[in-house]
Amino acid sequence: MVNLADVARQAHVSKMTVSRVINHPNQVSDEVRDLVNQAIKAVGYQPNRIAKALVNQQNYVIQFIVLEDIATVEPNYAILLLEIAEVLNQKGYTLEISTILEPNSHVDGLIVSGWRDSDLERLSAINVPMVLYGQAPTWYDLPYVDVNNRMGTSLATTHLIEAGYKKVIYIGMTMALPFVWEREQGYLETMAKHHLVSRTYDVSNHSHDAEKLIQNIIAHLPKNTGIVCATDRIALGVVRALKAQSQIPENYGVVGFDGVFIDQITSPKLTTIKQPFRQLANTLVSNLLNQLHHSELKMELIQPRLVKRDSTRQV
Amino acid sequence: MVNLADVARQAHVSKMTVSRVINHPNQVSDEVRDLVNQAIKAVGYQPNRIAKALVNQQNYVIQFIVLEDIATVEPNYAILLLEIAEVLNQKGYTLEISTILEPNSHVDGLIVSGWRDSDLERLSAINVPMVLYGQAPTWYDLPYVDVNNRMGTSLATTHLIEAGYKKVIYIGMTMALPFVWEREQGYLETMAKHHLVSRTYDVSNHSHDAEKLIQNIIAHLPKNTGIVCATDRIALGVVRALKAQSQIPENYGVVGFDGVFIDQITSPKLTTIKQPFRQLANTLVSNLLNQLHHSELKMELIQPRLVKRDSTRQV
DNA sequence: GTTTTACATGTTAACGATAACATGTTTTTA
DNA sequence: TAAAAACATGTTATCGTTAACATGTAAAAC
Repeated sequence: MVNLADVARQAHVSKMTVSRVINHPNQVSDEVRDLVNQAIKAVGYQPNRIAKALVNQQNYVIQFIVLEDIATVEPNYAILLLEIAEVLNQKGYTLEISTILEPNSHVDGLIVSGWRDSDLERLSAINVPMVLYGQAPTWYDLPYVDVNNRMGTSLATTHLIEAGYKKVIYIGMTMALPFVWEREQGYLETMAKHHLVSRTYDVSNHSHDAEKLIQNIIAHLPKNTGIVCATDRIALGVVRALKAQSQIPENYGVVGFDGVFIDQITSPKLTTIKQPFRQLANTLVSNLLNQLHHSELKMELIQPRLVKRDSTRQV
Repeated sequence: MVNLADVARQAHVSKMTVSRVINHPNQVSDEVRDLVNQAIKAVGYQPNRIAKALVNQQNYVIQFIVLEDIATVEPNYAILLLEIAEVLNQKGYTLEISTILEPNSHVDGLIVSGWRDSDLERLSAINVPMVLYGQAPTWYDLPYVDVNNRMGTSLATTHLIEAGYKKVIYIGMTMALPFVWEREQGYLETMAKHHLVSRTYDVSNHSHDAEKLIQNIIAHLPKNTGIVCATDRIALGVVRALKAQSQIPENYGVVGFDGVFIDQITSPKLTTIKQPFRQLANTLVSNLLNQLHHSELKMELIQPRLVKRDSTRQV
């Protein structure tokens, strides 16, 4: 491997000068700087992350933790993971993946996803800089980045109302997590703003449960009803049940939430609230690096986007 | 951080002796070894990967490359990725994820997934130990690990025959990749072995395409037909089309391939050939590490498993 | 019983990069 | 114009670990 010494030899300067050209270029005269930069190119020098890490007492390793049971992992995490990896690589960090909450001593920071309420106690006891994916209750004081869930369901509800569906209901989840509450609130607020009567149901986050729910209540669902679903998974079940009995989007409109994978494989394709993963990844990483470098603790919400497809009428 | 020197001090020996206890324990007397091991526990020593990497001229970094377009990534890769990460972590390696084929100088090895035929030329030009996920044409001489695709579709076909479906057809894919061919062969061979007439169709790997195909040919599909699908995605479309017109599994049996995610969200749940990801991960990693340490080049096939669910009759 | 040999342990140097300090040169200041 | 300050560059020591060599002691060989 080409190292600092090789560059130094080529440029007829000391290793230290080369190091300075790289890390503190303004401490070096213009003349020498150009000389060294040429030498760097000439010999194809690439800094050695390992040596840098050793001397800086850093590791340049960020751990991404997926706490949710690996078998039931949502495709969400995969996308997020790939995005995060790319962002970190650009910044010279390495991403390490783990499914358990036992940070090795060699990690500089943690990005935690798939956590449940019961994990938060343990998480706040860990003394490593971290950021959560997903809104956590404020009293834990844990920095998080999340999509603006409330805005998401609000967009969904507004879209259904504007598309002319006379009644709009909400199918949420039976999980005690902040984002579940936020998504429901987004629906309720928007309905109130339009002076419409709201109606919510809860199911577990499985398509089959949602399917059954619709079969049970279809008698009470007049035509021209819009359905806001807390997740694409729920929407998938809803679409399946409705399509067997009626027509989408003519008689019923359905909007999902997440915009990963499932929305593509339903028939008709789902109108959904898409999580902006690229942006989420960027924000997660910069949030964490800000903690590392400036010890800032921040909570951040990212705006989602409505993707109109075939499960709702054209406006 | 606790380091070798701390342990050495605690045990009243030199750093080198401690290092030896860890790396070459049989070069140390029993007595001292126990002493040092106690000291290690007492002070809570954990070896510093970075320093080790620097002195060993290794990086303990393996790069996992997902070449397939990030947006269309299958949930397969996520599962495989998580499994690989876990295996590597156990062996003291860090996993780095990338979506482009430009291995940094600091990676010790590559695990490549999602590649197409057109990538193989470039891959074989790269001078870093690597292993592919997915069977590659032998003339490239690239080591790979894959599920035994031929055996998979053979299991599927046999299952349908034994479940009493009189006619068994195959829906494959219009992609020129070895695994596509292998899956088709598994079906064809098994049909031949049972002296049955085989019939194959090709679609793109999208549920909507498969759905349309079934709608077009349903007239020629007598009741009591079994359908072997090249992927769960195709099976999803097949199930959707059939369910609209008839009954599963009474009149039609469907078997998918992959066993990730999609098989859970269809209705009825899919009978499928499940890829053993834990085992694939283990094999990929040990294949690669064998290259690193013993320069062995191997091609390995892992046996898949038939998971019986609700899209085929009970036998 | 002396010489070999084997074995257990310690010492030194090295991996590549950088902070802290040291040196030498130029510019500023009075 | 001599002293002080600013600037550019070089030297040394360090991060934590390990290979290679050095040393010392006990067992084996003759």
